[in-house]
Amino acid sequence: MSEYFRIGEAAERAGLAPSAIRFYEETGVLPAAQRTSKGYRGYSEDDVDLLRFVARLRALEFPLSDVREIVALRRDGKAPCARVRETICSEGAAIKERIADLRRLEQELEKLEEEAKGLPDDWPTACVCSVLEGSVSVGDRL
Amino acid sequence: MSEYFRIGEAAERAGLAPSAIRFYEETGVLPAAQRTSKGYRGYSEDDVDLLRFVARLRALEFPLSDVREIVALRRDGKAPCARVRETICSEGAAIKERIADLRRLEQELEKLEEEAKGLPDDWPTACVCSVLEGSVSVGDRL
DNA sequence: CCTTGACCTTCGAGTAGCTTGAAGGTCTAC
DNA sequence: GTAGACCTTCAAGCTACTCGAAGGTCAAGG
Repeated sequence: MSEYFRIGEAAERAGLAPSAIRFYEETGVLPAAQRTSKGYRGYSEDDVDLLRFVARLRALEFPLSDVREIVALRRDGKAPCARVRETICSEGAAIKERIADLRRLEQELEKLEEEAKGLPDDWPTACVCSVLEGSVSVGDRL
Repeated sequence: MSEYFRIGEAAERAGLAPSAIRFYEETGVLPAAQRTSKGYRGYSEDDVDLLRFVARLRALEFPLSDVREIVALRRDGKAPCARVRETICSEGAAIKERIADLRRLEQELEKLEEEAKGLPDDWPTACVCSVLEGSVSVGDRL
């Protein structure tokens, strides 16, 4: 009935590295996994669901401190939505800024590549680096 | 004539933290700064330009190993354009991927925020977390 | 029965790119 | 002369893991 997966397969199903799962357990993000008589960790389907949940939060770049809290809520049967929403809202601006920075970065890089194409390798002064030396502010804080 | 800035002001002008500048010096990214008789680091306008150059490379997410090399070229009077271009080209795909990831992340977050707006705080089952629990793959590897 | 190889275990150390803290020196203003 | 803002060095801490060593377990093949 209840199939148990060892860490390798659970990790693959959840899209995490086994070492990451061990690390999460060690640092209290995840509760201690079940163990077989020989000490192997075992993960049920539900456990794998939790791993996937964590993987998604991490993919959304939630810091582990937040993931820890949210997982604790979920484990207590509380829907962690309010907490999740809070994080999303408080981090929302930062994420938007980060994306804006990266878009500027992308444009800078395209500009650099374009300039690079048009110039010989040994052009003495005016070269791609002029873009880097310039006074343009690409993003003072990334 | 030649004004010298202490690390705090140089840092502010370049958009770096003083601790970062010390770290760059310590790890050979930057040459050792001038010192006053009392041991304070001093930065000329030119030095601050170099700091800004480094800040820009870091803002472009060049790893410190590359920055170290590029700064060395620049210090030897060689225009580091070829090296910079090389890095940009070799890192280009990765950067594009990263931006694509972040755009997906942004969309996911917007979706979450939208869903969050439409739901009461204590809605029992269907809530923002449903998005996280779902089988949608937001980006199995970010 | 024994070996091979793939998996698992723990533990400690290493990674990048800094930041923070302790303990102390210096400088400027009031 | 003393308060507070700056500077110095050195060591340790941070995030989020990964890697390697040393060893245990397990299924398959000869």
